[in-house]
Order: sequence, then C-alpha cells, then structure tokens
Amino acid sequence: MSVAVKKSPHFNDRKPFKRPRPSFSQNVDDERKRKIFVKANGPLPNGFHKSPVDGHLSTKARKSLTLKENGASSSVLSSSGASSKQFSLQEQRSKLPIAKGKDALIREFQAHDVTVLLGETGSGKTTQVPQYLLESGLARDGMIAVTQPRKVAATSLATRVAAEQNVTLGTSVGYSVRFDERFSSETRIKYMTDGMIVRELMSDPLLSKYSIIIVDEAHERSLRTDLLIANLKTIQRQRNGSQHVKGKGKDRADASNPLKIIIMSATLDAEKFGRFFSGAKILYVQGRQHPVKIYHSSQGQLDYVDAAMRTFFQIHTDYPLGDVLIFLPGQEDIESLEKTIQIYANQLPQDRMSVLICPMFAAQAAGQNSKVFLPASANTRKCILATNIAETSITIPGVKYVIDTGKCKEKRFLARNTGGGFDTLLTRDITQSSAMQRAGRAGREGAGHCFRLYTEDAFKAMPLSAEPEIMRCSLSSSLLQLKCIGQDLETLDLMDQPAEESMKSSLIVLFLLGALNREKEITSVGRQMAAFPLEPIYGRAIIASKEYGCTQEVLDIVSILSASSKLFVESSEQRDAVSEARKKFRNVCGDHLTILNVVRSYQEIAQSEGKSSRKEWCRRHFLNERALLEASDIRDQLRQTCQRLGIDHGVSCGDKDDPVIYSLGYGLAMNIALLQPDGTYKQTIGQSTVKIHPGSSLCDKKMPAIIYDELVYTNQIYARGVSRIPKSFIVTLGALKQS
DNA sequence: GAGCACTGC
Repeated sequence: MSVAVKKSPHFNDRKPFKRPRPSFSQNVDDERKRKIFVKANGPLPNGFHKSPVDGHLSTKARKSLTLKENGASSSVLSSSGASSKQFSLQEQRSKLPIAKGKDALIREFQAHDVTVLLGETGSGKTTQVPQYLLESGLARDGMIAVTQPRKVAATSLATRVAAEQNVTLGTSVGYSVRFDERFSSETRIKYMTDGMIVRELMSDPLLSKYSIIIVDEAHERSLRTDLLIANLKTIQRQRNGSQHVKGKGKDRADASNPLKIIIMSATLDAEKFGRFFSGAKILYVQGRQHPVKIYHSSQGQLDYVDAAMRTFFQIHTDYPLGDVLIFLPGQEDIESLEKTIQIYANQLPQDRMSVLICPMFAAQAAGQNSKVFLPASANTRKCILATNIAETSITIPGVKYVIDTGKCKEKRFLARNTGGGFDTLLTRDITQSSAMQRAGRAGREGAGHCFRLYTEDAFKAMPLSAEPEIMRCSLSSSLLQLKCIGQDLETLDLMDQPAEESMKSSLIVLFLLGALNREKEITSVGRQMAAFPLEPIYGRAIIASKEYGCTQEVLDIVSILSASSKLFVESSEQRDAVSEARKKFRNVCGDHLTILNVVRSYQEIAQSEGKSSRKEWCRRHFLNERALLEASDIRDQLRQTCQRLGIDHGVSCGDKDDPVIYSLGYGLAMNIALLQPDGTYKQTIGQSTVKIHPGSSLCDKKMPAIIYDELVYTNQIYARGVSRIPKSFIVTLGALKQS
C-alpha cells in the first residue's frame, strides 16, 4: 500500500501566480523547517479518540445506569423467513455501540417525557432508537416521527430502517419529504424533514398523530428545528398537562394522547437543551469512529490557500496512499488552489504517485461534482477541494487525510428598521464543532489524519458551535407561518430569541406586503401567501398575478427562483461561450423574463424531444437541467395550492412583459432601486447604494428603476435577479401601500 | 467590470 517517496520534492521556484507565496525549498533541512505542523502531543481536542471505544451509555453528573447486555436479535423483527442477508443486518444492529444500552434507554424513555440523547457519529442512535421505541410499545397506537434537517438523510434512513425491520418501505416504516413521500395508514415510524412537520402544524396544531417525536441533529439548530422544538414544548404541555391533575384530566380530549419528546444531538451544547426542557433526562451514547490524528499548525497561516497547497504536497510526499480532502470557503479559492496544485503536480517525477484534483462546490455542474465518487486509477492520489458541501451533505469515500483551512462562508441577514435588509456572505472562522466534523471526515473508513491550518490556541478560541440560524436569517416567512397558527415570534418560547430589530423588520415586510394589518393580525392575503411553500414575496407575486392575468408566467419564474439548484451553471473555463449561449434567452426587461424564456424554450424541447436530447440541449446552453426538473415539481405543487385558493393557474398574458413585471413588483415592492445621476442605484426603502450583480443580464445597463430578488453584500452590495420596472408603476405601488 | 457556503416547505 505505502509508496516509498524521496524525502524532498524538487519543485522549482517559478512563481506563476499573483499571490505572494512561500515556495517549497530545495533542500531537505530547509524543507523540514518549513513544515508547518507540530504533532499533537498531550490530549487531543474534544471529541476525538485515539482508539475506537466500545459503546456505552452513561449519564453525566447524574445517577449512572446499569447496563445490560442485549441478545443478538431483538423481538420486534418479524423473524419468520428471515434471509441470511436479514440475519447479517441483525448482526450489524446488535454490534452497534448503542445496542448495549438498549434496555436502559427504554427504561429512561419510559420514565421521562423529554429525553435529550447525545450521541457521537456511528453510535446508531438515529436508526435504532425508533425501533427500540416501537418494540417496547412506548408509542402506543401513535406514530413515531423522526425529524431530519435534510431530505436525503430522511429518505436514506427510512430505507435503512425498513430493511432492518424487514418490511417494504412505506408500510410500517416510511418517510415524508417535499415532493416525495412513502407512508401509509400502517406507518409507525416516519422519517421526515423538519420543514415538513412544521408545515403539518398548520393543519394539526397538536401534532396528534404522533405519540413520540424525535428531533434529530438538533445541535445544528436549523430555523425549522428551533421552531419545532419551541412548538413541541407547548404542545406537550397541552397534551400531557392534564395527566398530572387527577380528575380534571378526563375532561380533556387529548389527555389520553400524551407526547414524548426525544432530542438527539451531538455532544456540544447538551445542557442547553436540558435547561430548555426543565426536568429533561440527559443521556450519552458513545460513538464509533476510527481514530483521527490531529495536527495543528505551529503558527497562524495568513494565506490559507498557499498553506493548503504546501500541506498537500507534504502529505503527498510523506504519507502513504489515501485521498486528501481540503476544506475551503468558496469557489474562488477552490479554483485558485486547483490551478496551483495542478502546476506543481505536473512537475512531479514520473515514479511518484500522480494527483487527480476534484473540485467540488454547489454551483458546479452535477457531472463535475460526481467525479469525486469514482475511484482514482492505480497509484493516483485524489485531491478533493471542497466547500462545506463535504462537511455534512456529502460523504466522500476513500478520504484518509483532511486539510482544514478553518474558514467557511456564512450567510447572515442584516435586518433594517425600515423593513427588509440584506444578506451578507462573508468568509469567517469555523466553529469547534465544525472543525471536529471536518476532521471526522478522515476517519470514515479507517484511521486518518487531519491537518489544521491554524494553531491549537486558535481552535480553542473558536466558538463551540454555530449561532442558531434563527439569529441570522430573515424571519418573515416563519413569522407569517406562525401567525397562521395564532402564534407570534415574540411570545413563542424559543431556545434563542432573535434580535428585536430582526423581528421588527419582518413585521414591516409582512405589513408592506399586505399580509398583516396595523394590529399585526394576519389578513386574508396573508393566509393565502402562507399557503404557498414559498418566500412571502413570491407568494404575494402569485396572488397579484391573478389581477394581471399572468399566473402561468409568474409560476414559471417563481418555481425557478425557489429551486435549490441554480439554473445557469458556472464554468469559468468557457465564460465567453456561456454568455454567448445566454444571449439567446435574454429579454430586455431583465433576469425574470430571461428565466421565463429559458423555461418556455425548455418546455418546447421537452414536448418534442426525448430525454437525452433534452439533456444535450441543456448542456449546449450551459443550463442546469436539475434546476428545470426541480422547478417543474415546484410548479406542480404551486398549481395545486392555486387551485385550493381559487386562482386559475392556466391564465397567461402571452408575450406581454408588463403584467409579469407588475405582479412581481407587488412581491418585490421593498426591493426597488432608482438610478442616480452618477450611474449607481439607490434603494427606495433604506439608504443603501446597490450595484447590479455581474451575473445579471442587466449588469452595466442603465435602467431608470429596477426591482431585484435580493441584496447580497460581499465586496459591495449587489442586487441579484434584476428587472427593470416603469417608474410610473412604483407610484402605483406606493399609493397602494398607504391605503 | 466582476462573482455565489448550505439547507427547507
């Protein structure tokens, strides 16, 4: 396996790059001095074990549990006719760290209404606990919901657990995510996204179908997880409250339907969940991970891209075969590092392992991203340059070495008192839990190494975990949803309360959109907006499209805008070809109608051509077909909502542009900027000077007035998704606002 | 002339 390499690489000193960069030196001693790592002596940082530890369960600073060994097979499984494959699944189950604590766990779940279960990766808690609960009968006749922040997690976990239960997916074990669900009346364990169950709150405020709700990955503190947890606390009080009051309890319809809550989280921040649910039992399960040796840089690295490059070649020359995963904040750094590594790799001696570079980031075309999953040819080391996409969303096999720059990009909403605000997208230091997660990526298949391009002191200075999303995103969508079920952000018992400015700004936004009245009560327009699974601004645009007779067009545009994949794929290599291909769809009005042109052209192709020529057409025009396919799912869903609300989704304005712009204008009424004499644009609400984003079709165009989808601050404040709008219409909108 | 982490309904 291991390949002998010479001690010192003979790289020449040519500096083909703009960035000032210390190069590898040419003699051995110098090179050793330049190594930027010290071996980790003493205790490893939190969360890493030098050797795998067998699972056990313990309570911290509470009475300890007596552990009972559990038999190899468990009684819940329908064992009749179990195949050998099934048998080996059971064997695997019983070997999971959590299996030893099974009986103790069940006892604790039985005794407590709320349990906080802390477990490291590989403990098996997410797949096993729901099955333990089911077999113990604790769920009674109700369902067990297991919530996940991500769709893929929900579906793949359900598939796994159905296999372990030896049932067909969708029978007793199922899942429910947007656009995809598999469950039936007999479903007892349902994996679902947290967004899905928050939506369910609107039709069933007590979530009465579920007798146990397990909130997984709670430490991620996603917006929807936080909203769910807050609601669960009140729901539990309502459903269980009367239990303890004898006599009176019988009057309540739901007294017979108590709710158990299990919060699952990584180890950090445990106490906080415990405090929030006073009286919650906190349990710990140890995980099973291969050991990862962590090295910290002996001094801070100002130029982390350069440091990553040097570290990569240090690994490449000194360490045996195994792929390297480098975490970088964004596309720009990835592309720059890709070039540098490639140039040096080309100069490697013939007898050395060769290097295969795989860049990976969300905006990249899907085909390029999937390259990382293919095994590299013999004697080749894969070097994966990735954003945070590889931290939680995607697991790459074969990674043995991780290089962590300690940086990531973070989107943060800056609320304004005037209503709305803008997003910032800036590079910042990661958190300790993120650093541990990144390091863990080296220990998926065997022992690994993680090289941190920051000092141990810098690690200790990092915040433990990320600030909850609710503290740093726009709240208008959540506020509207809460208003629908008679709740308010201000009165809801949240784990962390968002800043007052942020709540105020979202109130103003919803008021200006006509979703709330002056008394902060939800209006009928507001209810309609909330029915759409969209940002309120786009819900408003659809409602306005009814008046302008262009619902079909607005649905087409809004579906693309709310798809998660980008419509236009990035390819830095063929920038000219891309802009040439894009010209074909360009509409003078701007980006929204350009999108509409793309959708219409694609629909034409889709009607007459087969799957493969559709694909080819997209490739030729540098379009991301995934975005178009996803948008078509979203459009179907929006059409259903329209139908429910009595909006005719088939109404079209044909080739007219103005009705579409006007409808969008209703939603984007706060997102208007006017051209200044000096050629810049200035917001009509708020004081900021904004620039049209270079990716926009209106970039460098001078329009008297524009509407935009969003503002993003990077180096300047950029308006993205821009269309021109007649000044006279702004007056109309303004007049409407006052009425 | 200049750029965009990741989710979710």
